Amino acid sequence: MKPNTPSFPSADHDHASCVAQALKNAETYCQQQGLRLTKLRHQVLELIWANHQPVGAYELLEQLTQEGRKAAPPTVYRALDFLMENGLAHRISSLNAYVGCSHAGYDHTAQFLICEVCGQVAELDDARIGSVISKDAKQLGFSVAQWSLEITGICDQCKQASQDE
Amino acid sequence: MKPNTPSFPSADHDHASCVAQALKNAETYCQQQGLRLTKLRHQVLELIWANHQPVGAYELLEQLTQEGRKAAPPTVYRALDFLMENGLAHRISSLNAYVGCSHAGYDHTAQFLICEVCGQVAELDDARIGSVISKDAKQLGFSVAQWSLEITGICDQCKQASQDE
DNA sequence: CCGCAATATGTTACAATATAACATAACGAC
DNA sequence: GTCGTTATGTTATATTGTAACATATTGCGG
Repeated sequence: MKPNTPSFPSADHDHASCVAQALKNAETYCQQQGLRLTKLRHQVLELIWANHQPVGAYELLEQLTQEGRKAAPPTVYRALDFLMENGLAHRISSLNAYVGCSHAGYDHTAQFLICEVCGQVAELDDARIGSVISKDAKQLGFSVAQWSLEITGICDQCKQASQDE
Repeated sequence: MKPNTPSFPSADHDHASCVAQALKNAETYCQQQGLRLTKLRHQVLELIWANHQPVGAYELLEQLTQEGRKAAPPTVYRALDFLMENGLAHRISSLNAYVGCSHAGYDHTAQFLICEVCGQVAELDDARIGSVISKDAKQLGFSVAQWSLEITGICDQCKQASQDE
């Protein structure tokens, strides 16, 4: 599975098929890896993608409940833990929120562009960053386990929208 | 003010003078900028440095109280807000914790190496990372406001200590 | 020096996020 | 089918962070 070209979802993109694609990828990946993508986990992953922007655990909880599932905080957090452990979702810690991973199964760590106007997120996958980090770490004798980069700002669409006013 | 060479504080470094130096820098900087480094803010900054590793807001609260100050959560959070707005401290959002900034007044954003064994943190200041980010952002038409990079792993000292066992 | 406006702090209450601990249910290898 | 393992349900609570309003302190113009 190759990484997508990073981009913010355009306002008129095909939401439904893009969610469906992500779920399909996840299903395939879990099957290959012998991971149990249970109904609950599948449901949570679907909600994450359907929101199509970082979504809080308690929002997910509410949405789960609305779909008729009996759920409490641990229900959601455990599903999120599974998804994150297996690279199907990421936590954006500056927002206390979660997003679907655009390239599950593909080796990488998290790099996000976060638009502070529309709240949407694009996931980058720039190898140069990892390479710089490796060099810096090596110099200090530091062994890197994982890392995350969260970039806040304004996306192109929102910039143009504000110019049209 | 130039950035320090990034490093983890060695076990036997001169704690007291290193805290004193950081406070002195902050005092000078605030005076120059006409910022009010009040007693409370000074006290919080001192505690942050004295801990010498990421420290939670409620830990700071407890330490403040032990020092005889009447304090509630907003007391601490407001002081932290001031310190962060003015580049004297950073929040490490993956830890919900705060650290003193090693190069206050020097233009930069936050880059941390976090040792998951000893809990200590080194602040990097690698211009190459910012430059890569700028390029990526430009390609997507994204305007960067700020960013943070949090790298987790094991520092040199802890690695060597574990080998000595 | 006084009084006023702006800024900072105190205080109470509560919101938002996350986890512990233990019970029950579902799964899957044998 | 049985049994050990893994997943989910359930209750309670811990941790982190803010809202809103009262009081105190600061610095400045007069």
